Amino acid sequence: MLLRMTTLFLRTLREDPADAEVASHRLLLRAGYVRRAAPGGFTWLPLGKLLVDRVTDLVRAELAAVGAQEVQFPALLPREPYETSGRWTEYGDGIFRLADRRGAEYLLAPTHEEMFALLVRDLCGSYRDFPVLLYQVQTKFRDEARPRAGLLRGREFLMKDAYSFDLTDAGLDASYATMRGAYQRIFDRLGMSYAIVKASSGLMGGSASEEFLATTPVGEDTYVACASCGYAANVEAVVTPPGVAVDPALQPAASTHDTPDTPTIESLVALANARELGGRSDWTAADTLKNVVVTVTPPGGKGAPLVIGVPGDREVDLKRLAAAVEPATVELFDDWAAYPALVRGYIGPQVLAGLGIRYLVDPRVAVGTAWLTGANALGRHAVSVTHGRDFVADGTIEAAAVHEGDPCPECGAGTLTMRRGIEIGHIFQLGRRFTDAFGVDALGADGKPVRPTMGSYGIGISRAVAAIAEQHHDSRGLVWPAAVAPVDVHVVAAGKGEQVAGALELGARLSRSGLRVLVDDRPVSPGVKFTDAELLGMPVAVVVGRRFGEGVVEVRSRATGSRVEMSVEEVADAIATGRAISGVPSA
RNA sequence: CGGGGUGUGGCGCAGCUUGGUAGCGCACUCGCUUUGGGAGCGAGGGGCCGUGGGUUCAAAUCCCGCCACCCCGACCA
Repeated sequence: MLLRMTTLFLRTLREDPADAEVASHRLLLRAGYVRRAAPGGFTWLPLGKLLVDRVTDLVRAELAAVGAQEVQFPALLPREPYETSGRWTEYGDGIFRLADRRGAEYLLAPTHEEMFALLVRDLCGSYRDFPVLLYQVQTKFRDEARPRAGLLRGREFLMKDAYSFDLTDAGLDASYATMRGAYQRIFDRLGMSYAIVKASSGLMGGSASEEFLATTPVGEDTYVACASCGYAANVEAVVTPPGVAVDPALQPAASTHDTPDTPTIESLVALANARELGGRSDWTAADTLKNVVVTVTPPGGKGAPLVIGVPGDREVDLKRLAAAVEPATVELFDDWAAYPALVRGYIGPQVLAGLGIRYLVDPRVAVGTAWLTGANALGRHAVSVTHGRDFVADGTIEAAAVHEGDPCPECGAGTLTMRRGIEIGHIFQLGRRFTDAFGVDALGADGKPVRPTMGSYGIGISRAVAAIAEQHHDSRGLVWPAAVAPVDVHVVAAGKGEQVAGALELGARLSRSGLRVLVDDRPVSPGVKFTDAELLGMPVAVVVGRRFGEGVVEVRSRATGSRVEMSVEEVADAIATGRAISGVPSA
């Protein structure tokens, strides 16, 4: 392959686009890989298309290696299958819906579990047909409330989604492990730094669930990691170690006190210490029980209040809460007029059962623990309010914020650190939700029907491209890993005379040796070409310049900055063997 | 949906306060010179000033509405 800059459909920008904040968005726009075409939608220009195709092909190769077979469904699908699975309602505003001329309802698919399940039901009637591993690479659509950061969160994006079908749970475990290994090879080859973290399984349900997060401070996902045992989890999936349950009768009797002007935890703790409530002056926020009211709305249903009790030194993390109540949606409660018994700033759980309001507590609020909490009257709080005696929770919920330094829920010895990443892959054991919904059965060896269990495995390809850019750039531009670079070598004609002809000749020669080549044969000054070459970020640049007459060119590594002079005859071999990028770094 | 900001040629911006019919840099076209780190001179082409309405002799500029985009918060690959 040989591309010439004089004819390549490309325009680099000298200045940063004003709207682009994150590095990947800014550089991909500036280097002419993509252009914004619609809210949350991007056009891939030729170099960008080559890039995304290389990533896709690499993914295909690793999936083929584990026996996955590629298919392709329409993106425009009728409502019925999604109605059957329940996701037409569950997805709420998250999907694009439309109607044809006759009023029949369609959607632009956000993922394709339904279609894969139907396909397998129709084509796989015997246990001999299993296990099955299928995938597609396709544009997905989600009506994101707020597309942002360029390719990182779009309304239309390229995704590889794969699905496994096994007849046994052990088979699903094996398929899951196989795909997990393939994902590790894929992201390793893509040159990405990533973490594999425990995840919540979102709308799909299911059990084992892990996310692949590209580590970068601009990531939207926060995850925790334990240095001593290797535990890592998305904050949404962190499980709080439960508090120790004791006999509620051991706690002193609850008593109510005047605590004027203490609507916040901070003001309450200060006053409790000043007045030595309960005979102590060592109250901290962690001794208080904070009760937050939210409205939870099931899909297609009506909202109901829910009170969440967490230790007062923690906020309710709305993301964790949202993950915990999914597929219901949650928002802060605002209908105070309908519940006059709820006194803002002084809510305690003692009266909730009587009001018929559900009450869920953080696992640290174990049975028998006693708390300083609201007394449901303006300016009043109660001490020694004890779980299992003064109130009974309807259950526990993972909604409290996770803090840096919290004990590791896995080993208990280490503490958690918090990091950020971009979700580029998600694998999980889906189970039989969809095979149940569609009645997918195969006939077993014993002549009885067997219901397959599914695994689901996604990679956001367009997002991965952006994540790679995020991890591989410097102040001058992009620095593509060799495995994904649109071309292998960027030949720069540093001069307008014989250098141009020489660069084209060398480019043709390199191309014949199997390399992907871009030749900058434009009649512009060398500085422009060098700057663009660095912005575009191909792994190797070959400068055809002043010593070309002697048969000598300069080979530069974009990653290391090394510059080595060598004869024209040596170049192809040096690039192919990687010698060109391991030279001596320049000053 | 809440908060903040911005809409002027392909990109980056000025002009708006104090109305007078649009300008700068880059990019693009032509000519000459230049050529290893974003060249110089000269001559050009390109703009519904986001949109609808209003005020006015006259609106990019003033007034009202709407829309879009970007950033920060609630969803996901």
